[in-house]
Amino acid sequence: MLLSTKGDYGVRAMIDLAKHEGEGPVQRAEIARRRQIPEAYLDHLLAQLRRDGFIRSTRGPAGGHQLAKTPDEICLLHLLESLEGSLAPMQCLENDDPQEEAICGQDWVWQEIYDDMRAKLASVSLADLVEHEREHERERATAARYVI
Amino acid sequence: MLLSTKGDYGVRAMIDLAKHEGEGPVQRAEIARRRQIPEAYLDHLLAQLRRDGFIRSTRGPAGGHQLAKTPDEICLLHLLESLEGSLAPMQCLENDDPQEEAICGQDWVWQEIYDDMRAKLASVSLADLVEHEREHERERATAARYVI
DNA sequence: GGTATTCTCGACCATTCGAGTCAACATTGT
DNA sequence: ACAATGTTGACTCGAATGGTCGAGAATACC
Repeated sequence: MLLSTKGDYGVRAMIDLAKHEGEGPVQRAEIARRRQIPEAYLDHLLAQLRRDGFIRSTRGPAGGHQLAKTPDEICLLHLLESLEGSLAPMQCLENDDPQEEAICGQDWVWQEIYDDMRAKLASVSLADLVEHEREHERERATAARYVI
Repeated sequence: MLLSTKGDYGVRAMIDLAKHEGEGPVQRAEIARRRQIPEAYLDHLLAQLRRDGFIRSTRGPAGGHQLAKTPDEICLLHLLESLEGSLAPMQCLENDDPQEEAICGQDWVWQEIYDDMRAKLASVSLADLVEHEREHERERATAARYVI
């Protein structure tokens, strides 16, 4: 598994914040409930996202979290690298240790896969994820009408 | 990290067997030495490769391991899926649990990446890996001549 | 038949990582 | 003052990773 729950939950949280952009701070508890994330665990993910400048948080009553950039300025690659650290699919691509690569034998295949993967992730913005979710919701609503 | 040492070591071992095809059984100790794999650990990987029909093993003096198919009949995808189990990059792609996917929000991106990855891995054969290694060796030999 | 050689299989073990939980503390609106 | 909220670090618990080890089985060779 390349992505842990950090990358999954963290992106879910960011989608939630993007969907409620302009409505003031969104509280941890709301995000956790809507996106089915353990509240205490979400803390750590928000902390990381804050450290890397993706969100701003305010304390006190009516406090919460909001995006620090617009959704189309945030790409999935940067989000995931913030949450997960490196996304390298195998150890020998982590640092370019030529000794390790020399004996590995399949590193060149994975280097290509890694490059393609990063390119794809860089091309998807948070705005795209929100848009995709909205479309999905519309589809489900339409399907529901037919079922009724 | 998508690949553990199993996928790394196991493929190294297969490359070694492919390189010594037609020379009779290759012993565990030789593979381990040449490819820098802990000998006792290699046992488990060879066992898995045997179970899945990639190699045949013979016991006794002058015993060892050899390929059960030709190198061009074996693709990297099948090798790695034998050694690692599923290569799914995130949990919600593992089984197609529609409930999990509905809330995930980035599954569609990863589904595309996963498909591309599998296609690439399926297109690379063990013969390709050996050929690539031989080329690499020739390059290094040429470079060495210039250094001298 | 005995012995050396090699693979085979399962049990065991140490360390790290993933996924959380929790309590104490800081900040701020009312 | 106090209640609501975020912030932080310490802690836990189970599973996975990356091995090691020993008893046993097969087989070639003398």
